[in-house]
Amino acid sequence: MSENLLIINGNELVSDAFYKTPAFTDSDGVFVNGVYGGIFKLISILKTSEYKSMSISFSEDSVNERLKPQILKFREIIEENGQGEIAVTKELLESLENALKNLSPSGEVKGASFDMTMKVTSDLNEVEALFETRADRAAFYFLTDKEKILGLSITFDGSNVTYIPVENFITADYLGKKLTLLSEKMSLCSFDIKESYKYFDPYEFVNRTNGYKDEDVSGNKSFDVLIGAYLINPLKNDYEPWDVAKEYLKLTLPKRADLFGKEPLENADVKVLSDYASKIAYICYNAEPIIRAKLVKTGMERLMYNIEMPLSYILYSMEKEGIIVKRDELKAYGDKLLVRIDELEKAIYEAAGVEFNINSPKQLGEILFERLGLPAEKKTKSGYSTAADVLEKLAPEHKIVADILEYRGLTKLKSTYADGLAAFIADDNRIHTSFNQTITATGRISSTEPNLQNIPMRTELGRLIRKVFVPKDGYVFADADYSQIELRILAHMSKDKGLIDAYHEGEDIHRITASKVFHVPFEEVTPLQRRNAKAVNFGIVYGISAFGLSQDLSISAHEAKEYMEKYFETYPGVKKYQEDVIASAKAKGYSETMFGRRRPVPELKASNFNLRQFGERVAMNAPIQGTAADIMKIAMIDVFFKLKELSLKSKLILQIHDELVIETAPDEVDTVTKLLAEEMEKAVTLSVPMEVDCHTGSDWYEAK
DNA sequence: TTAGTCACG
DNA sequence: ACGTACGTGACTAAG
Repeated sequence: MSENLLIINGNELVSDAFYKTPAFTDSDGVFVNGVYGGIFKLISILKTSEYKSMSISFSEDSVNERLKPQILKFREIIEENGQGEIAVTKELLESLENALKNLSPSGEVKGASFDMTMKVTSDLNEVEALFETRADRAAFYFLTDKEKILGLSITFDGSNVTYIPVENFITADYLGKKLTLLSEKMSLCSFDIKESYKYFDPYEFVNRTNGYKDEDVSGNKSFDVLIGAYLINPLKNDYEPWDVAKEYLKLTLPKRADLFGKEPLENADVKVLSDYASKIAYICYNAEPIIRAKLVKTGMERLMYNIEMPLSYILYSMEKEGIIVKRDELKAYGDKLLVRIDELEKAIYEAAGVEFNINSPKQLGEILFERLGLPAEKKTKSGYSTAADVLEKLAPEHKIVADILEYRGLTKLKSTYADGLAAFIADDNRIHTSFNQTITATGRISSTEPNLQNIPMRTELGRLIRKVFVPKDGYVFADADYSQIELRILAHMSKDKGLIDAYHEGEDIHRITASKVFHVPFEEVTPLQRRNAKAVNFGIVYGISAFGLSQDLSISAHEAKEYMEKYFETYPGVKKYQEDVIASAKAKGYSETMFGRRRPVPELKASNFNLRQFGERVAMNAPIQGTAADIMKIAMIDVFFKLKELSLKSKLILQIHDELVIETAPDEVDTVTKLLAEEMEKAVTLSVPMEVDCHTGSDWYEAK
């Protein structure tokens, strides 16, 4: 047998393609997606390898009825070229490619479950005419892969979709400009619209200079189907267009990964690409009114149009700006860590009497608790817990444990920050993070690749990393953060008189709380009392449990319970509020923020006690954390458009939940710091003052 | 992929 | 009698 013989199971080839290729029919209305995909795959195999001949087998048994005609059709096409072993010739390839074309001679493809007619055009006149279409709204989708753009799909009526490949005169820039112009005439909708702002600049924001306003929504507004679906259900992770299709349009479709796998989209057939992109535009157009109606019904329409949509535009801008990171200094920092890491490694091996992987919790647990016989707290499913809180108890007595803790801290800094961040520094010497708007259950944004919202702060050594984050030449950072925003929100939402009054006194809130809880004069509060009061304040925000508090303070659960009781005596409104929130969440199935953002809490209905308890904590925490997120988003809108109104060079570049960072031009420092603190403070008016701390510095370390 | 750990608010 | 603080993301080990 020749090594150059390709042997393929025809049934499998077609079947695989059938499930991976979106369903479509030929001009006779017969489904041919499996045939098409099978032939396509075969051609690509033959073209990218050296096979001299091929042999394709078919079997009759156990074939899916829907698949059967496609396998027969596929077999016909193959056998037109011969039977058994077929020589791989130029003629064979031509014949197969011809067959591929004949499967959809008109270039128009009728969707199976989609009531959609798709057209692919690269004709400049046709494209020009298309963008002259008059309609109330349109839905579009930029098909991209990494940085590369492949095409644009667009529909003005939700049934006729045009796909325009990016080629020749039709550039991404050209399509973007067309879309920008279109946004003046109608509202535009897409999926994950933030990714489109690279190409177009919606009219709604181009000349906007006013900040947040809780106004009625009207006009040519942008709409993001992904964000809408997220607001309605913030618990679901990984929304893809197909999830929206299934949930709102009852359409079942393959996902991007099933369609293309890890292959670059460039390599895929234009027919599959256009079908994919067009279906997303179709889904967006048809899902938009359904999602919008749901947002109206749930009271989240304004949240959508007045907060989330402008925010996505701002997040895009922040990602694009990025932040400069000094490559060499980061490297030097990492090298410095390495010296100490090596020392510690040696000392740990020495003390253990054996070399092992310190980073393996499994190995470390065995060394510490078996070989060295240290007192163990068996805590995890798979063995001993070696978490920091466990090791800290042993560290004073055992040098090896102290060394391990230090080693852990240093390797964390090295791998995640020194080495980890370096990998993200782009050619412009900046790190461009991704701000994700549709991840968290509470409404916060998150940051990935890299995460710039968890840069070290609490230890001095870690904090030093912030020195490598710098503004551009001559500029400075202005950094402003809300002081105890969550506790202030609790004061406002609970309407507790004591807590509200405490904030109006303008003194240290934890000290006031300690004074009231422990019945001692303000001046006589001990540091320990203050620390305890602070922990309780935090605990309250998290949806307190006596056990959690006891862990945090390393006290007994009994003592923790006493603290809580005293706290609730001091601030009875807080207790009442928390009870009300839980009762409301139980009745409605969700809890909500001041701005109507909802968090479903299905755990409240659980039969499992622990899960139900978790549900109660979540129900208490979500309105606090979520309202803080809402307020920060409003502040960002105010700050961003104020910078724009004043035509300032300074740019908003980072958000860290309660903190904003602006890369500030030297001649704008006074304006920006004033504006930043002001806009953040007046983003919302509560029954307690909003306090903002603002600093400037020539790096992020200094500006905090 | 999952578990464990740890960085942040 | 149970076993827990709220919300994230990145890295490493190990199946």
